[in-house]
Amino acid sequence: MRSVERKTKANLEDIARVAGVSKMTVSRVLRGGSGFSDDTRARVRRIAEDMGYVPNRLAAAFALDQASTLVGMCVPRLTSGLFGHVLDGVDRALSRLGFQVMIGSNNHSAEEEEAWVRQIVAWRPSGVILSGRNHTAGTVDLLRNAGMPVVEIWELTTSPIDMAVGFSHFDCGVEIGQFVIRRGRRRAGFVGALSRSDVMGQARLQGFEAALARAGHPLADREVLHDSPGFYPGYYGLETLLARRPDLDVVYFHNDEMAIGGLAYCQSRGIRVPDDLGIVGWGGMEAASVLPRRLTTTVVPTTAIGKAAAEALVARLKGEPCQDVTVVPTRLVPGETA
Amino acid sequence: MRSVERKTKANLEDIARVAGVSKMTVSRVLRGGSGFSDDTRARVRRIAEDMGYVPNRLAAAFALDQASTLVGMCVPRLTSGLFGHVLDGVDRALSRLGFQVMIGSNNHSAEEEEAWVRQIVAWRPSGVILSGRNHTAGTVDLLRNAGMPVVEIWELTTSPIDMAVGFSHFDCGVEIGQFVIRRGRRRAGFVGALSRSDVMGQARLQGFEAALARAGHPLADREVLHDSPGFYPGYYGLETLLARRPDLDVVYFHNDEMAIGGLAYCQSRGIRVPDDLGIVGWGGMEAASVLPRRLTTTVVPTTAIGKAAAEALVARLKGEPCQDVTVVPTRLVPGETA
DNA sequence: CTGAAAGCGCTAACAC
DNA sequence: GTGTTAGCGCTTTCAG
Repeated sequence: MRSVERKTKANLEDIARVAGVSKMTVSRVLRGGSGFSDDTRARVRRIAEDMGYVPNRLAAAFALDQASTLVGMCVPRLTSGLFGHVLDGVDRALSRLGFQVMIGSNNHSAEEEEAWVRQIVAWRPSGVILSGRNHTAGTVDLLRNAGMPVVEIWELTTSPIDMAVGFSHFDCGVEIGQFVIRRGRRRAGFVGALSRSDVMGQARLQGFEAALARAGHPLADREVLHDSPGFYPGYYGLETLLARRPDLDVVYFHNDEMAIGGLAYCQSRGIRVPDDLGIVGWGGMEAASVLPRRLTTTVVPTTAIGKAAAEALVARLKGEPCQDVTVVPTRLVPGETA
Repeated sequence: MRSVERKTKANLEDIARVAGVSKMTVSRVLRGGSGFSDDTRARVRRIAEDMGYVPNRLAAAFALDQASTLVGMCVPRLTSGLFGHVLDGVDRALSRLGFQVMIGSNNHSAEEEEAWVRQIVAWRPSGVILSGRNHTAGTVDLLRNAGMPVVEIWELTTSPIDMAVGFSHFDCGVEIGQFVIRRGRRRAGFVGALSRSDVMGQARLQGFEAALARAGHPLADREVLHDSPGFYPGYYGLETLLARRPDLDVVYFHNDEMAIGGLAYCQSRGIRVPDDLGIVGWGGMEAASVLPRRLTTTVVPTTAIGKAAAEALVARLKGEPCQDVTVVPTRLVPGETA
């Protein structure tokens, strides 16, 4: 017997005692099973309510050692508006089905992601959703070994750990590259903030460069900051880039937030957009459809990605058929800034 | 004995067997305790690693029935940029200390919040962070009964369930009301999207109204949509409002996203801001410092709120002294739109 | 239809 | 220093 009296809440046995049945009956009633009279059901339910019974999911999940209804989800940055929408899509879909989402963020660092995964798998979640396809060997091992559904979102990968929902960032870059060439731009620059190993942003840049090179007008210059891709890095990044190459006629930004910062810089310097300089973003922030001109950008179906990831995860859990790789379409919105 | 073989991963006992010690020794080694030789420690650690041992936090938390390192956090909307920053502040502070954050969202509905709380407390978390002070009696009961730290963030409350970190939304509204009066505005309107029971947005409106009334120039009209407070509701809300009251000289918006939508409407109609019409937002989105003019708004220290909430929670857990109510300062940024 | 028994993996307490 | 025991609250299994 323990000296510390820890028991403070009613448990199945307490209810059983009061109701004059076994705790198995109580368990069955409370989980909506069958095999007892309506009278028993009503009595047990009432007593549970009266006693303020709160089931202990820890004990239940532990006893089962499966189906914990916990799902882990890790994103690069929680402050990104885009990931907020993805998270929302995931949470809506999963909470409706009785799952709980445990979040994490990794600053675009595969090592931080591994540390997070190590913590999370110890909770025996039903599944895990990761962002990107850049994972450490340790992460992959841990996850494969755990044998749970894993969905990699955001960036497409031909060989997912388990499943993937996303699109090709490289192709986004290619599409924008071709677009600016069609618009007659010939001296393109890039402003990014590729914090740590943000391979997705890098893939867009590579796609952009590839398309430009193929068209015979390779990327003129780039300015890559070691910072978070926000408004001010966009502003100052463009300032720096134009100081080196005042002749640029279009600049592709790492994302919309940075592009908006770039627009602000143009505004402050009297640079006319898109006449003097074209500005292109990426992501499709709602606020990017803002004055004075609608931003030229790639719109990503964030909520749909989250929803699809959640659905793939659940389908796999249920043993339903589901495709390993789900491609979601992005959309180039021409806007008025390029 | 069970027929289904469920055991797939190594547990303490497996390691103990291989290492030739008891599982208590393994437990102690792996948790960094003391009371064994360096040799034993090294051997146990190596074997655990070799066997790919993943501790079962479910079992540990269950055995302890305390200190689960799980923390629940519920926000009104995951898609709000502001809450993304709050979440980030919470997650950074807590994950550093070994906690896992379980998220939820409630659409500004106290009932949805209660449903979430009911799920979460069953996991016996170390604590819970809620947004706002509008909770059902059931939520309060559940939480008080669970006897765990609870932090209410975002809106100040004089009688928190347990602790609170925030500021007064009413005062934000008052401050803006006084500001527009000082700027000579006399016919003020309000455009909001008070989905469900968004009492915080309502409090700002009430403060705004109170300040205007006190100055002798009561609120002229308001347009409140039943929608999410985003860019487009701001755009169309202003259109509707101005159709009724073209003489308005300033409009206070529910938040920055809506205000930016309002700015876009003005832009599209050739309404000069701030000359013809003043526009005021709330929140302090980074993108609100965008062209062509910096938005007049109230900046909220979102990340600091999350950090403070996490710290208060942990302080209480450790039994350290901590204040029940923490006031964080908001800041009116005059901007150039009002 | 209902109950009793066993066990999930871990840790606190105490014995050696 | 190390091992033994008991138990956390629940659910599956199987006997009645």
